[in-house]
Amino acid sequence: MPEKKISTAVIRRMPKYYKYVNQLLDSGITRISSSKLAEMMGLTASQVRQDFNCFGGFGQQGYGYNVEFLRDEIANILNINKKNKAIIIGVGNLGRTLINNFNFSACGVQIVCGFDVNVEGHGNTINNVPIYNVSELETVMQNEVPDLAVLTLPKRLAKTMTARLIECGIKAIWNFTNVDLHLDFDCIPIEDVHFSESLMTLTYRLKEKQNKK
Amino acid sequence: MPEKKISTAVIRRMPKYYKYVNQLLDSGITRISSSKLAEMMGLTASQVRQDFNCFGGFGQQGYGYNVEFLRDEIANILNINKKNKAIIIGVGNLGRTLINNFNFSACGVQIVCGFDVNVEGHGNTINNVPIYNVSELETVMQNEVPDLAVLTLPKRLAKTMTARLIECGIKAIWNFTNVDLHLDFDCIPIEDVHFSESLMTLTYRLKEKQNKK
DNA sequence: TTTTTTATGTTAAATTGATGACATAATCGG
DNA sequence: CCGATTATGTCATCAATTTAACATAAAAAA
Repeated sequence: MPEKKISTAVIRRMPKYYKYVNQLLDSGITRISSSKLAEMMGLTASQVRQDFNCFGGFGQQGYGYNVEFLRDEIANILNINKKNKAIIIGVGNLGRTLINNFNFSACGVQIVCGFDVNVEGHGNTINNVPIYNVSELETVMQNEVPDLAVLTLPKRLAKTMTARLIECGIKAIWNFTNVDLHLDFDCIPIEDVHFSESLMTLTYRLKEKQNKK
Repeated sequence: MPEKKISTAVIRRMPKYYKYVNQLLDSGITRISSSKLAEMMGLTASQVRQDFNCFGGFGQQGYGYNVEFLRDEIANILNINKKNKAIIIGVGNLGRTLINNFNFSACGVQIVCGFDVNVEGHGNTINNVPIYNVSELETVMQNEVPDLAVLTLPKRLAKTMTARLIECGIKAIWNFTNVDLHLDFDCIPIEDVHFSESLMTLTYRLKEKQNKK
């Protein structure tokens, strides 16, 4: 069968569903209707059903959705049931913060090691994650074979590092630099976290709000 | 005249335009056509013109757009020419990282102070930003009158803190907690930075890529 | 067992967003 | 100064996304 392409709009909602379905599970709720879930999440029931049906639909008429089944299905769709291996490039402030605080495993990701320019010798670790000098990138990647890279290095290094990573066979990039890498590298999926763009949309809405008052 | 509502899709592109127009300025280019700009950014010329025309259009037939004028116009639209006062709630790892490394002023934002639960006495600063105990929130806000708050605290505290901030007259929130605050608080603009949702869309695309191979 | 209610999956309509087409105006070269 | 070219602003079309409608099936109630 010709797999129909799932729109990014739908994909972007899946992690939200996952979050709310987990909340339901935690509070002991075992079944849920599209309308109840929609109300919780501020969506329409129609959209919830439409979204789930993109993946075949996992509900039953007259009953609704089994919460546990739903959770497992969404986890599978999002590919967060397995341990995707990741490396982190640049362990300055942001990189370190992610290693220490971000719950990678909840996203099906395991940080196997980090790289930085200012690392001497061996034995360096942050939160049990070994940190290597970036000169060892190629060697380490041959042994570890990571799936994705977290880019938390200075923006001026972003493009050359991306080229290098792709050369080494990286399959996806989580990009925290303010550089639009997808323009130069469209061969692998790249997901951006652009703080300044996010903040600027907020300052825009702030002004709008103030004008209306 | 009845101001036509600008779609969020357009707004989300404005910071991107701003970035590229600044790059042009830095390389000494004084005029640009929609087609050149579109090519740089991976958009269509039509969309570029359509977007700018939402705000009245600042080009000239046969000439294109004056880069400096464009920059100033976009900066005005985004409201990043002034110094919007901000406070930061929670100076753990992420909050500290933002204070130390993020270029707030490039987004027209000035961090006036931070708050945390584990702060004793006076005189605490991070990168010249004074840090107060969260018990002093109401007092300090009366003097400083900040426009927006950066939420970098544990998620369990997010809702009550948001209520408190709105009570004190905050006008916008940049939300780094994995809580959908807009569902409970729709009276002010709230912009989310949801790391896990971002990463999960990437693991999804990673799987898609691998299946296709 | 039968009826009523609930609630999905799916198709159709409406809305929103992006692209293409083009008339028109300003620039540039001769 | 004038024709050719460039390139905008705008309107019309096309595509994508969201919402609404409804037939149908399972569950719950009687």
